Amino acid sequence: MAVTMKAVAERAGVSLPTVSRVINDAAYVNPETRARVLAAIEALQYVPNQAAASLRSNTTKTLALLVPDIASSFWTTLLRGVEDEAMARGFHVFLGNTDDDPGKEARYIEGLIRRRNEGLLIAPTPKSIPLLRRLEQQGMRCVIVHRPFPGVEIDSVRSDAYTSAVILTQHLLAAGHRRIAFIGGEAEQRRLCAYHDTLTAAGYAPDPALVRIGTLSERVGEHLVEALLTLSPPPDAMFIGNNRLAAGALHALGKANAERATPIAIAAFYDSAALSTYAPPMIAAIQPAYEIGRVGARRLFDRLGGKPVESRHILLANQIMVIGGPEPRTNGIDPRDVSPYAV
Amino acid sequence: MAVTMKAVAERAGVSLPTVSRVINDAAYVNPETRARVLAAIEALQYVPNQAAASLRSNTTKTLALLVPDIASSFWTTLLRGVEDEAMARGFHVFLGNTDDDPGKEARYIEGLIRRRNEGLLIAPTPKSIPLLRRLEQQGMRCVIVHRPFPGVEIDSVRSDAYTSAVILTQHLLAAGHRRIAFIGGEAEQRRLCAYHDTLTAAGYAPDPALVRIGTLSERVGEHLVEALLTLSPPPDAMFIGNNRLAAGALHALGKANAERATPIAIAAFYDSAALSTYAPPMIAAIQPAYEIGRVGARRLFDRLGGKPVESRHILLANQIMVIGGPEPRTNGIDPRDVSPYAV
DNA sequence: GTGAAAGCGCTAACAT
DNA sequence: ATGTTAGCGCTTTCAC
Repeated sequence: MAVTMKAVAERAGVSLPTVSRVINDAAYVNPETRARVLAAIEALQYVPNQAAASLRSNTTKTLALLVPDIASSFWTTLLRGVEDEAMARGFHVFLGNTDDDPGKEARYIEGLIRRRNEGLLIAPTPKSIPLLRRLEQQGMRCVIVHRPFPGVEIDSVRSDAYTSAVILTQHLLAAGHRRIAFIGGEAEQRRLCAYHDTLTAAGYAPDPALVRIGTLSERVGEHLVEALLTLSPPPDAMFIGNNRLAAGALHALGKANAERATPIAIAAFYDSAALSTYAPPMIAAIQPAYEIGRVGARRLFDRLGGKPVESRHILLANQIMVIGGPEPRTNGIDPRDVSPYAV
Repeated sequence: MAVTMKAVAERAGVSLPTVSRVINDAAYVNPETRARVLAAIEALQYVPNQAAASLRSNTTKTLALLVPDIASSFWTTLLRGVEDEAMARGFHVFLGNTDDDPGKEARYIEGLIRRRNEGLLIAPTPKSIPLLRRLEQQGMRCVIVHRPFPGVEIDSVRSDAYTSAVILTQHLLAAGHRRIAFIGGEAEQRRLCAYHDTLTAAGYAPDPALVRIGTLSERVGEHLVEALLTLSPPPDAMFIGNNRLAAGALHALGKANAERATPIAIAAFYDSAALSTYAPPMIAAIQPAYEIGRVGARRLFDRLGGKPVESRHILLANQIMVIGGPEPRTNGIDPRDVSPYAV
């Protein structure tokens, strides 16, 4: 069919392995020979066949990232981190959308094994953990990103939601607020715990009426805020533990605060960098999505390279940012250069 | 290394091709034999080696999507359309981010040819058109998505920005507005033309002072609105021709309109479905991203299958939506089932 | 520094 | 309905 390495070899008057060496920089080749080979490649418009190379060498130089929702900016940012790290080593990244559906996930993984993918970064559902365990037997290294699976022996990289939630709650307390509401999703247990623990540690009893859990959508965030505002007295501060809920909640709070003498204070896990320009004043925890991707990929490469690795679970710090003045104040942590710490 | 088809064949007591037939449903196999083979596969945890299959059969069942910015919801939605269509045919989708950088694009395409990718959906820069022409010689079919390249003989699928811009402008005129400002990006020429043409056709001379072109960012959108508001008299309506500019512009307009007796009317190209809930009243043109992906992929498969195809350039209609009442009114076009029309 | 030979794991083309 | 044979295009191994 297409032009093969053999054609290049004949045209350059050399043998097959020599062409291979030139292409892969695999061994020293006489500059003259090399030039002849390159000329032949150029003349014939030769492009190597990766399938043949993979079959023989048993490497694909490809890794995969399986995320629940590629439409979310968090995951696309994480992808960028993975991509940058992979590209630098000549690897390609295969992206898959799982929608947190174990069936879809399993189908993707089957495909990845067929393709002899070398490594997998994944945000798994709890159900997929057993599946992941078996992967290593199939020759595929694996790193869990962003999601916590305590007790599981698979490598993971995520950010420290608990500590951030403590900081955010402490910030609200320090500003003098006492009726602090919490809005979050089912899965945000750590953040809720941090809220509870911090209030309790400061000597305040958390009011169950101020805690609202909902499914992750903008509408729900909006409605939960509206419901909390009907309380009397209403909360004097709100902690929103999820990005998606926050989008709706901030809208409702923006409107409400415009009509109040004393605005309701806001703390939120809020990633939408582009939109934070238009957020009301608040303190935000911003997750280092890019870094989670980069560090995750690096860990994968360390494993692939057989490097000894000191710990399996890596925690990164979130960026804490105060939004609302002309210049946002931050905790000085640029997510691009947080240094990972082990657990 | 890993377990091969040969091992499966031996264990099941059959020959290699029989195992291959079972795996690929390629020919009728005796149910008993088939069961034995499947049992062997299960017992040995066998997964076929795609590289070997590709090498022999010269097919990869993979297509690629190269977009400028995976962080934009427009492109991720388009990806979903491509994915759904591809998955249904057992194809995988390889995603690449070009950042509109011809160098990055070229590197991706090189990789795709190496991997013997069968088809490419791409949002190219003008510079990449010659590159694309050569692709078909390398055995890779290609469809341009979303971007207009008139006169180029490569298949394309995009939505009809001109017509939508006419409708939006007419809508503003019909509502009695005469000082209609235009905000857009450099690349939005068609939309600007439509605006011009519509005003002129209605007998109004476009005022150059009301036309502002800027780079695509939220901040710029905001600033352009603010600048227009300083005119006296200010515009009584604004047409924002780009999604990203609109995010900032809507913020500024929302604030301004809150303080005005007669609000400034708004028309915009605005895709952010999730956020449109929180947009001020306006008429919006929403591009059928999902459908562009789906139709683009279908076109690619038609070409791959050698089907005769009636036209190379496909135009889809945008959804026109009036946002602002309790229930948004639309033009009745659900982007999921617009029927493509040729040009 | 370069070449000859072998073979990676699978499917296509035949034969039966 | 199943088996035999050959070979896809490359890299590896080992000569020299």
